[in-house]
Amino acid sequence: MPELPEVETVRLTLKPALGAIIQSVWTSGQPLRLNRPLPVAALRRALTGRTITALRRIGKYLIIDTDGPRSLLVHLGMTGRLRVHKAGDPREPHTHVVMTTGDGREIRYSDPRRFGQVEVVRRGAEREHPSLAVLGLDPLTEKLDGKYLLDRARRRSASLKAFLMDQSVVAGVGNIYASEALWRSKLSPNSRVDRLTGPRATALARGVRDSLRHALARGGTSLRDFVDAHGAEGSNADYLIVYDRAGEPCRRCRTPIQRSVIQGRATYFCPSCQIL
DNA sequence: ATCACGACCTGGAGGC
DNA sequence: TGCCTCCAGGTCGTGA
Repeated sequence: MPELPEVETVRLTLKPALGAIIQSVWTSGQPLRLNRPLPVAALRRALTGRTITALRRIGKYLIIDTDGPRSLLVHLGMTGRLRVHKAGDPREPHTHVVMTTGDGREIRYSDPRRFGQVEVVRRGAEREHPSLAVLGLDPLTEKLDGKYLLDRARRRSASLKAFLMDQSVVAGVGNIYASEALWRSKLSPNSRVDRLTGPRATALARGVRDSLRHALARGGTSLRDFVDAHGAEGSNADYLIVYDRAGEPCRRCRTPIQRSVIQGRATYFCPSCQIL
């Protein structure tokens, strides 16, 4: 579900939680990704009695800082939600972490498929965490340009689509925005990265930045599960150009959009104007 | 090292 | 109605 624009939307809408003091931490006891149990003791130790001081994002990871030495690291996987509720609100199914704050609210993490991740990291040393250590450039907070992409494309033979979704290249692009960015840059998802040229790489960098920025401006893409920290859906699904639009006319040339599968993932593109 | 694939898990949609 | 199959925004482990 959540790619960079959705995670950033959660970060922005979670801001009312800044300054809240965490009084207690509850967990469901169910494991998340890779069958890893939630680190209950570490969560309680790191969070109980602490004030939330900052909300950060790196790629698709959220970092919730406290006035203590440790931070909460959250990845939403496919179906994860991080929301602020009133303490009395009914819990939605598959709630796995609840942080009760001093003002009568709760910050809840729910995740039906349990592909997400909730961990404790030492503030300042986040990048040493294996999940974050491998991440490439974040296109919202760092300068993504053609030169960077061209450099990272050297001696590789993967498809452009796989290249864009590789989190060690660009952190935050997922299956929706890979298709969208490739359409914007008029490049074929099947094209090999070693065929990138300077101008094509520049177009691709711009396509990535633009597709992410537009989606963020609309509060993210809600296809089925995504909501922000207040429970509101984003409106970007209505503005997707190719994703999930097989058979509809290409906005540039009216050719029907095609669906194919690359590395097991649905891929949408215009077979006529994305030829390079 | 790089790449493609299947596995992980639940729920919703569509076919019969 | 029920049962079946397929599909879903991510990441990781495996084997070529």
